[in-house]
Amino acid sequence: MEHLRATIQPLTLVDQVEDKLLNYLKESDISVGDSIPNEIELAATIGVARSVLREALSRLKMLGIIETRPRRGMIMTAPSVFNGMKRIIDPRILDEQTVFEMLHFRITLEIGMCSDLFLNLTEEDLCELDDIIKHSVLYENNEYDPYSEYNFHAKLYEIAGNKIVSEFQEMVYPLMTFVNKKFKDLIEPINIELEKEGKIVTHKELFSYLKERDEDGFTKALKNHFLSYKRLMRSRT
Amino acid sequence: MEHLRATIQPLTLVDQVEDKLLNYLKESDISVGDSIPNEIELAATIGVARSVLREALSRLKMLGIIETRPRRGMIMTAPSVFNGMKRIIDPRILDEQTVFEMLHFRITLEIGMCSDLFLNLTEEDLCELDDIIKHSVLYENNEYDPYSEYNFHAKLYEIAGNKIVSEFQEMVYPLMTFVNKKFKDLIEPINIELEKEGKIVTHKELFSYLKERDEDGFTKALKNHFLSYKRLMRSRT
DNA sequence: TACCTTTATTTGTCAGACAAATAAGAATAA
DNA sequence: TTATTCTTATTTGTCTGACAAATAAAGGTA
Repeated sequence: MEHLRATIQPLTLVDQVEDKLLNYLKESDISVGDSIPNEIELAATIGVARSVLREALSRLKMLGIIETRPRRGMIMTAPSVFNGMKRIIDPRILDEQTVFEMLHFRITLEIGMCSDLFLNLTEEDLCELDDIIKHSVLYENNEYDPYSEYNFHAKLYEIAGNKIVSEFQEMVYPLMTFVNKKFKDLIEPINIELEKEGKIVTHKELFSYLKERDEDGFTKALKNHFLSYKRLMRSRT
Repeated sequence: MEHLRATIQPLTLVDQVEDKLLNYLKESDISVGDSIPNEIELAATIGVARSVLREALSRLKMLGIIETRPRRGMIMTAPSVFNGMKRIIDPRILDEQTVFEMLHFRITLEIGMCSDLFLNLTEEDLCELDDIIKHSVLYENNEYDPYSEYNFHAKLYEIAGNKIVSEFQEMVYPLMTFVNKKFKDLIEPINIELEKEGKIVTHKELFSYLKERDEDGFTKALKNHFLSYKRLMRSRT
């Protein structure tokens, strides 16, 4: 019962005002760049104290829906979709299951990206990837040095060409690093197992599929490349 | 020049306090369920007025990192990753390019999801999908009635089994509906074109691949199923 | 020991005040 | 008239103080 009570968060005035402002921005003709009535006017119109209004406005500012130019008023702006999410993607805030689901999310995305990859791939892209691989160091435990590990995948996202997807990967990446460290002892035996099965896929191999424009081969190899994470996740649920 | 000035948002006290609070929550030992010092104490510690502190706290409440039980204090909570994003995923707020990139994002995800789909697929799932298709209506322009269109894809996500991914699809779905309506006149000729090329893929066909457990066939068919959106997007950039 | 009363605590809300910097308008000089 | 300087009004950012309301804790009573 106590647990139920906790989930029923009473709607404060600030919550209501936030909702009203959002609806106002969505339903009125105000578009990006247009100015918004000043705080005193808004507070009077809605019928709340300025402090309450400001708490609601503060939320919208964080999301990037509005911007204030001090002493000149507020305007509506085009938000980046991840403004809110950025602040909470952190293993110290999210619970373990959520972290794993975010990893899974990212892997799913990267696999789904393959067709776009081959659609856009240029010779210059291949050169850049080759460079990244040449400068990389592959440790004994089949892990790359952090920089090239990141750069290689980031480049794949860049080629696929969706900025928001790239931004997502950038945001989620630290979770992978975290999991790598925290579950090192679980990942290593999995990698040994995979090695025996011949399912360890290096960046070099992925690159050769790209070079030969073998989409199916690449996709399958990429799936194997993520196998250690998938097995780890399976073992933790 | 003026344009540059606008992008340099000065860091207000509220922004700084928000940052400090986030770091505090991340770096201290406080975990989900634990209580947080009260407002007066926090304000005094940080050295700002309670109003400023409350604006920062208000943001964290919106993200779901903290919760307040009126007159009993604040506790740290486990946020849903989309609390912030939910509020801005709306075609009336996002610009056209962002809307298209979000659609592309979703399609990428659904394609990447195929292997999980076949990993988890049960006979009961097949029955449910069959039911959805049987109750659906396919119009002349190769579109389904909105309910079964949604239910079919939502069920695929459910089978794939990642809750966050499902939540994402649910959130982004309205953007598809919006694009369908707004670009009706552009989509129809594309569909006619696709019909001639024999690349129109119905839910029924997708279902038959599922039933036969043909992952490659299904994946290719799903890619074709989204071709009209991909061509539309290509024509708008 | 069980029940009732009182008190302290803490968030939610309101009101008012002032600084600072800009933009607009007014005044002045060329 | 034109260009420059000065003045004023506007608006956000920040601070202070106040009170209601409801809970939890403490104290008192049967």
